[in-house]
Amino acid sequence: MERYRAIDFPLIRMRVSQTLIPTLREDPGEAETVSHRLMLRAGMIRKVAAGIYTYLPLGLRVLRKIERIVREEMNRAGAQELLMPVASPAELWRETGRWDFYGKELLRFKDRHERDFCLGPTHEEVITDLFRREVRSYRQMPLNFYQIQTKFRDEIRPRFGLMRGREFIMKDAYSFDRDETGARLNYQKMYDAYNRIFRRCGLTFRPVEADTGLIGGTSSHEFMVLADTGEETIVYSEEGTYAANVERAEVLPPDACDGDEHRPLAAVPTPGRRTVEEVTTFLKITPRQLVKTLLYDTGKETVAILVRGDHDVNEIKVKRLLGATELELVKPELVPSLIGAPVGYVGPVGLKQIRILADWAVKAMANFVVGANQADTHFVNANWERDFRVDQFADLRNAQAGDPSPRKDGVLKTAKGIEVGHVFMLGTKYSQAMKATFLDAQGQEQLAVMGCYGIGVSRTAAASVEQNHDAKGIKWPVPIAPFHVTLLPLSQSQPVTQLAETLYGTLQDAGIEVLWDDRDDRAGVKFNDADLIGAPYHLVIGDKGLAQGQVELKLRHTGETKKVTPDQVLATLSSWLSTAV
RNA sequence: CGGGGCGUAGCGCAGCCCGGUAGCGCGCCUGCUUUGGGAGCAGGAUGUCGGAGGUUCAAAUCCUCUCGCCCCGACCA
Repeated sequence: MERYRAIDFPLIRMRVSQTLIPTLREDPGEAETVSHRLMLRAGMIRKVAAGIYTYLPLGLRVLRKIERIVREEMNRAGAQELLMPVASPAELWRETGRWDFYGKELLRFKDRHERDFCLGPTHEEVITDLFRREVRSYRQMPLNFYQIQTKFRDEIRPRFGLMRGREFIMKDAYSFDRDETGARLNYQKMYDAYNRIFRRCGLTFRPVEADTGLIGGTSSHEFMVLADTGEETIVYSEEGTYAANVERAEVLPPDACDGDEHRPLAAVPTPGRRTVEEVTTFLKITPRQLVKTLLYDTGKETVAILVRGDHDVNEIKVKRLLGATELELVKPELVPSLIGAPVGYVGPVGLKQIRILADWAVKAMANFVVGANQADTHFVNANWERDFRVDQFADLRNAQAGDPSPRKDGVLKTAKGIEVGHVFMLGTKYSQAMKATFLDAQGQEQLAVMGCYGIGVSRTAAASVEQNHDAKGIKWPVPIAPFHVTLLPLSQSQPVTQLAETLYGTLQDAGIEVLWDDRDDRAGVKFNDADLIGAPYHLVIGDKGLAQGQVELKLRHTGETKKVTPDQVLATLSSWLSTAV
C-alpha cells in the first residue's frame, strides 16, 4: 500500500465551493502568533471561547492525519487503544491527592446530585483504576494503553491559538509493568515511537531531558519542535548529545576558583541603585562580580538564595533541594520588615534567622558585591565564609549558553522549542496511591510500575505551522497536509473545466487527495488561497497553457513550477509524493 | 491574580477627547463586462455601537457597574 494514500474517512466533498473554508484576507486582530494567525486565515479553526476552538473541515483533516500517524506508531509499539471519559469523579482524584494538588487548572463541577466531578486534564487516575479492577496477574502484563481524546486544562492564560488552548486534543498512553526493567523497556519503546511519529510528521524536533512537573515520577523526556516562537527554552551541546529543558538542565560546579586575595569588606553608597544593571553600571563592575540575594517563602520558612549577577534562579531546583511543594518570592513590600532594607539592597551579610543557600558559582567567587541590608548601600569585597555563612552550596540556577555541558561533551547553546510530546517514568507513584497491584510468579502482591506518555495532537499541528510557513501562508509537510494537491482551474472555459474534472477523478482514484477549487473566481484569489491553505502541490490549469497542451505543477515549499502534459500529471505527482513521505 | 489595551456590519478599522441619532475598506447579494497572482462599472442588503444602570431635551460618545477578548507577568503540558 502506498503510504500517501487517502486517509481512511469518507472524502465526500473536496470541492472548495461545497466546503466551509472561510479564508480571511486580513489578519484577524485576535491572533499574534504565526500558527494562530495562519490557521484562522486559512479557515482551519475558529474560536468559541478563550482557548477553545472549533476545528473546521480543513483543520480537522490535519488533526486526523496526525492522529493516524500516532495510531500507527502506537500500535506498532504494542500499545492498545481505548477511550476514557472526559468527565471523572472526584473520588479518584482524591485518592492520589491531586484533587487538591492540581489547583485551579482542574475544571471542577457538580452533577445534579451535588457530586464532585472534573474534566480530565490527564488520565492517570482513571486508567490506574481500570488496571486495578481488571488486572490480577503478572501473566497479563506488561500492558500499555493509549487514547486520543480531548483534554481540558483551565489554563491561567490560554494563548497562541492551538499552541496553548484550554481544550486540546492529546494522545496519552499509560504503561503497566511487573518491574522497573520492564517499565524501562516500555519507556524506551515509547521514546522510539515518538521519534518516529514526529519524524513522520515532517517536523524538526529534539528530545530533551525534562522536569516531571505535576505528573510526577522519576525521569522524563520532552520532545521539542524547534521554533523561535517556542515557549520553552532548551539547552543542548552542539558537539555532543546532551539536550535538556533549562528547567531541568544540570549545571556543574565551576572547577576554577577566583584565587584573588580577600580584600577588606567595605560599605559603599549606591543611592537608588537596585537592579543588577543599575548597581554594576554605577560601581563600574560586571554582573559576574555581583551576587544577587533573593528571598523566597516556602510556606514554612524564608530562605535566601544566592546566585551570581548574570545568573537566574531555577525555582524547580530550589524546591527540590528544600523538599518544598511551594516556593514564592517574598513579596517586595514584606522585605523591609524581614531584613530592614528594601528590595535591591538585600544581602547575606548579617542575615541571622534566614537559611542561606548559594549556587555553586558563588563558591568560586571572591571580593564580590552584595546588598548591605541597608537602604542605598552595598558591600564591596564580600567573601563567603569570612563575611557570611552559607548553609549549603548547590546547583540552583538555570543553565545558560556558554556553560559546559553536564556530560562534558562540549559547550551548551540555547534554543526555543514547542513541547509536543512528553514521556515519563512514573514508577509506583500512582499504583501505590491507588493500590494497583498484581500477583507475581511467587504469588506475591506487587505494585505495577508505570509510565505515561503524552502527545499534544492539536499542538503538533500548530507547531508544524510555526516551523513551515512563509509570508503567503502555510506549507504543510506532505504527511499531515489537509490535501496533497490543490487543483486550480483558472477559468470556467469548457476545456479547462473538463480537464479539471478528469484529472480530479484520475488523481482521486490513485489515492491522491485533491482539493478542487471550482469557484468562479479570479486566478489571483485562487492562487492566494492555495498558498494560504498550503497543500504541498498545486495543479494549475489555464486556457493559455492548455492551448500548448500543458498544465502547471507547483511545489508549495520551494515555489518551483513544472509544466507537464495532462497525461504526465499523475505520474509526476505520484513520484513526488512517494519521495516526500 | 497584577499591569496594559480593546469590544462599533461577516473581517479589518474610523467616529468617542468636544453629546445632536453611525461611517470607511474588504467581504456579501443582483446585473453587465472581465478572467495566469486578491477585477471594473452600476445597483443593493447588513448594526439591540458587548451588556445593565445612571446623567441629559438628546448617549457609540460622559459616569458607575458588569461581561468578554487580546498582550505582558506570575503559573503550566
